[in-house]
Amino acid sequence: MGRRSDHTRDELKALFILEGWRLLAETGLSRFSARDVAKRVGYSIGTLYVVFGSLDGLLLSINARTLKLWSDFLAARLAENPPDRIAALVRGYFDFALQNPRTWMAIYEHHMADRGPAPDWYQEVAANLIAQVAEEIATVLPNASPSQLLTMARSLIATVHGHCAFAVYNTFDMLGENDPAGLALMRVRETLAAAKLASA
Amino acid sequence: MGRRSDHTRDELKALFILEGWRLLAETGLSRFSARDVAKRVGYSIGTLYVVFGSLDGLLLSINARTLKLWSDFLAARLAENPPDRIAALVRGYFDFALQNPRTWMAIYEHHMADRGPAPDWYQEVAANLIAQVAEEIATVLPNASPSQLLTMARSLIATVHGHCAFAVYNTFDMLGENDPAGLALMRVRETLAAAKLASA
DNA sequence: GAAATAATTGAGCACCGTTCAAAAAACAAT
DNA sequence: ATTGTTTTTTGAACGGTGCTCAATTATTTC
Repeated sequence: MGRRSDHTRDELKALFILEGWRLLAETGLSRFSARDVAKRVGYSIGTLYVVFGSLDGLLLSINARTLKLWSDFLAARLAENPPDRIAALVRGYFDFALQNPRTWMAIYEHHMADRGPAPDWYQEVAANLIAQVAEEIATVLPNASPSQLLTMARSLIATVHGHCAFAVYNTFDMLGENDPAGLALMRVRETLAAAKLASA
Repeated sequence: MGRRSDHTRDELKALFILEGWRLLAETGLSRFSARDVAKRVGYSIGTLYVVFGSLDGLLLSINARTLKLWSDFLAARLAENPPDRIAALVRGYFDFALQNPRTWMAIYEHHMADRGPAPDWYQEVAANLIAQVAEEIATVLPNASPSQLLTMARSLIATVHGHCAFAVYNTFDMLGENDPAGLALMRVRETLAAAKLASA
């Protein structure tokens, strides 16, 4: 039943996102349902649709929360001043994905269908991640141009992502592999070493 | 209405798979529906469920068809006797995915939910792909052990897959990148070169 | 207070995957 | 041919989904 003055619009939105995130973490995208989220928050399905417009809108906000958590997770790892910052990033990428498999997978499985490209703030988060990685690479390759750094960051993220996706989905028995994150890290080191050699 | 003697069970199964594959290619997994497949084939939804048991079963068979097409695609590329077989494999991986984005994506997006691991024949197809790649790597690294070759094959496939997934999903504006497949190929070459050096 | 405005609701719509008693078709025996 | 048996095919029915929007409820305004 209505609890009109209990929550502002923003509080209500945050409530839906938080509880939606939890449900997604429990059930995965295929069993996720807007009605369940509304029931858990204690508002009606109609209110949810007033706030988010569509299931896509809700899922987009939930994925944004996952990206934020992921970003914070990586920042926390770097804040520990690890001796090897590149290794910390790669391990962080894997650890977050393996600790939050369902919400992590939802980022990649939820397409905005026709609705064209992702919204600006979404693209911005992605650009930030690339820029941060490029920064770390810059300390290893001080002679690389900004555009070279961006391309390399994208390629290294893709490399790590491929290994991580296989590990999370357990494709090719990747988890049977002693250490998929270690494998990805080896690939990253090879690339950086090759770039270092080429620039010398 | 029934067309009982028009098709054997196997013909019927093949019909459902073919038409299902086409629908999947047109609509993508999120808009895919068993009723639509049945309607297109001209049999009832009930018959589809007798043949496949569930939507999961149908999708599994459709994904198997995609894997077969992909495998044939790669074999055809290699059959052209390209000067660089590794490059042919990487380009083939990308070209098939970009030419069949929806059916390719469905392979990775369709989880068997709880139903445990993928069926044996599915694992077998995966193992075959890894083995074939390992064979190609073996010609470049004649001194590597079989287990080293398998691990390297898995890692290189993961590397290529990561770049390809970003290209197909257009994550990080990967398609804005001049040549994502070329980028993946560079990473593969670096790894092979590093392995060659280490074994020398 | 009453009137106007804003927020919230949930039955209703068209669809989904899935089931299963009944109907239709094919076959077997006489 | 006719009957009985078996196999194949059907599609209405069930509980669920995303989504809408007239109607209800709560708040604010005067």
